[in-house]
Amino acid sequence: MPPATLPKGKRVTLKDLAAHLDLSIATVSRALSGSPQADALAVETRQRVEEAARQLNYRPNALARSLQGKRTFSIGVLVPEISEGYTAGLMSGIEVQLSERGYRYQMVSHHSKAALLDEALDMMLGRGVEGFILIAVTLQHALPVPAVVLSGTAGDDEHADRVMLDHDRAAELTLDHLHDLGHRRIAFFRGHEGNVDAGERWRAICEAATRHDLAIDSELTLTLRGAAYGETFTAEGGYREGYRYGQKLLETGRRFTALFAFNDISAIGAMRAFQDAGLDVPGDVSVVGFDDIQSAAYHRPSLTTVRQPLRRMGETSSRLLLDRLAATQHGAFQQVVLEPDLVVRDSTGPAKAST
Amino acid sequence: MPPATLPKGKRVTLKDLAAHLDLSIATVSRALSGSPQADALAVETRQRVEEAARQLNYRPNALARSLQGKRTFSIGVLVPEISEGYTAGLMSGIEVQLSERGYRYQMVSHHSKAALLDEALDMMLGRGVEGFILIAVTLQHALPVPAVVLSGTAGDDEHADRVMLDHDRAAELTLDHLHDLGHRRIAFFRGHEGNVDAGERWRAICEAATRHDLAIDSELTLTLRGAAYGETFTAEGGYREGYRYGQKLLETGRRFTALFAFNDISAIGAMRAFQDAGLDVPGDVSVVGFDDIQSAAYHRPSLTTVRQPLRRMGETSSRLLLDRLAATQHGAFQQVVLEPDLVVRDSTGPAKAST
DNA sequence: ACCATTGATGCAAACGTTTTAATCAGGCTA
DNA sequence: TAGCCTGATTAAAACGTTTGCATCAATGGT
Repeated sequence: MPPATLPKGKRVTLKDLAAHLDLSIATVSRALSGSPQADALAVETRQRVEEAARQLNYRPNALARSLQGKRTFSIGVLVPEISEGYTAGLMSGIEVQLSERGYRYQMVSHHSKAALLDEALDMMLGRGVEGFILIAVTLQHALPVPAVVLSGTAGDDEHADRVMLDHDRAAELTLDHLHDLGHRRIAFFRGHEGNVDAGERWRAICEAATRHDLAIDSELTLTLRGAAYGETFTAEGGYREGYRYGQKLLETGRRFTALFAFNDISAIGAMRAFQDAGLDVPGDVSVVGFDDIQSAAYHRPSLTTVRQPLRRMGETSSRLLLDRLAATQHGAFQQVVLEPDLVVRDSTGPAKAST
Repeated sequence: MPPATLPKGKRVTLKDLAAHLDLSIATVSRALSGSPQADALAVETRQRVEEAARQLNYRPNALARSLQGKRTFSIGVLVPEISEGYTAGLMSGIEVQLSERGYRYQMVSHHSKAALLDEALDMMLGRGVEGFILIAVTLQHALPVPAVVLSGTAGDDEHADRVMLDHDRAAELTLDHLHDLGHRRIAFFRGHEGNVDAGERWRAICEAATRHDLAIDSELTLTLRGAAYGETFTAEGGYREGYRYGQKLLETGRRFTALFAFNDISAIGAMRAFQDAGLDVPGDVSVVGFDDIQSAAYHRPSLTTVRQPLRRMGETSSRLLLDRLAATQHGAFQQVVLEPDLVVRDSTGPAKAST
């Protein structure tokens, strides 16, 4: 048996085309690449070339093209992981913007590990990405190409544009709402340390609590373990974790009338734990989530939550990046802060009278 | 020897390295690329090169490398869209497998449009992908590189490996369950025509219904409109659509004791509609979903559903593709059929006695 | 001493483009 | 007739790699 040389779907190249037309490679390239010099060509020649290209089904080799010029129209996206709510929302916004403007992206998960992040950055630079969108990372050093950090930090001296949520407002809205309803003893779920958002959020919550004269009971403050924003597909899903931590809260035996969770998923898990323990939500305990994932409105009770404009955050990041790529001059780095909304539904109600 | 200070922004290339070491480009390349010819090199030289590469922070240009050799270690993934449950589950499995074996992927949404699909394929081929994973597509013609079709069809004469769910078993399990509970009048949500899975699933349901001697009432069979598997981020989310179609079922005035939805999302929406109309689930109506998304267990009542092993489907597709890439010989195309499970929870119960 | 052998490295072509600068054929000017 | 544009095309270098083959020095066998 002869070595199974594959059907050799050999692509048509400029050289083939040139030979076929009895023209030089240069001319063919000019006719097709839409370069400024295309005007110099005879109209007839150009049409001949275009016709032949269509006929022979010529497709330019992007690798070669990028190697020679500098454009790759490719950008790198680093996500913490591929999960249900959070990542999907952002990605959706990112994808729309990018593809609208002719860019493609490569995506890789960094799982909140600095080593993975660095490796991925290196690898993508090697593949010629023109810029980065970095989600939930801490960017240590400046990069050789423009970058936008989304829900993360970019080092003291700011190496990149940033898009972030107004965590102060989120905390203010929520604690205001709960305080108005008479809640004074509130339990919290914190995101785990690896999560960049988590720190900022907690700071904002503490400050807002002080303003409202609310004491934070450290025994009622639980820090989630798993990748905070989902890690949806591991054995211990985010819902499950919320459930267990909901139980833990009850086990402390301490009194609390409300829970402000780190995200909707853990909120929903905890809510279920409370219900399974015979408590009524919001009669006995009010629950507030974070994100406003699609299903939030369809649970029972429907979930009161802080809505992050995920899709818009994705779009904004892309726009920022592409604008910077377009303008060859580098202006000062920007910070775009997007506002959250508090979506009040049925999982919050008046605080239960003291027992 | 003067300390080689390199120009900023510019990446270190083999040439730079060679100049710095006073060696030829070829030698440096051999020392670093792990080529078979590396053995011929003097051990000392090789170490010198490696040391310098580390020092100067050399990173190979993947574009150039790919242009010369044929390997790009890049594969193209086409998804219907970026959505919560379905796509995220598959992608998660795909990503793990691919990155474990050193491959990267580019992703683009085809939105169930043939034109978008073709364009994306072309573009990715131009970028040198070595293979494709095509999700929920109908593959018309053979491709010049290996492909795996996941939950789709690959033309009559089979142009690709396929991974699919055993829809017959899914239908059988579900109708068996409902039939056992005494349900005889069952409503259905069908996926929209653009969805490749939908057709197959419906065929299987019809056959299983016949086997169980169940009549399908066309008035109680509603076809979803939106991108069937989510289109989560459009104004009319999947939940909302399920809700509206749940209402529609009630508006027909026809009697039914169970609903078999097209996916969990629409099932949850419909369930809520029934509840809002004062019906009890499962007391008055039983509801069965499809997919087993993470939140399914956390709704009230928790959702009985057909579990698709999404992650495993993703993994299997990747494995199939990479195996085919590794073995240069082309064996016959394979079809891998994965088995669903019926996860019985609290949204199904005995059929209500006839009114 | 001589040639063959080995071991280590360099030359140069190739991958498919883009682009700068050069060539070439006419027609026009003087 | 020579010199010059002008308009259309092409030759060739470059982008950063990999790799078949050539080269070269040192070694070893006879």
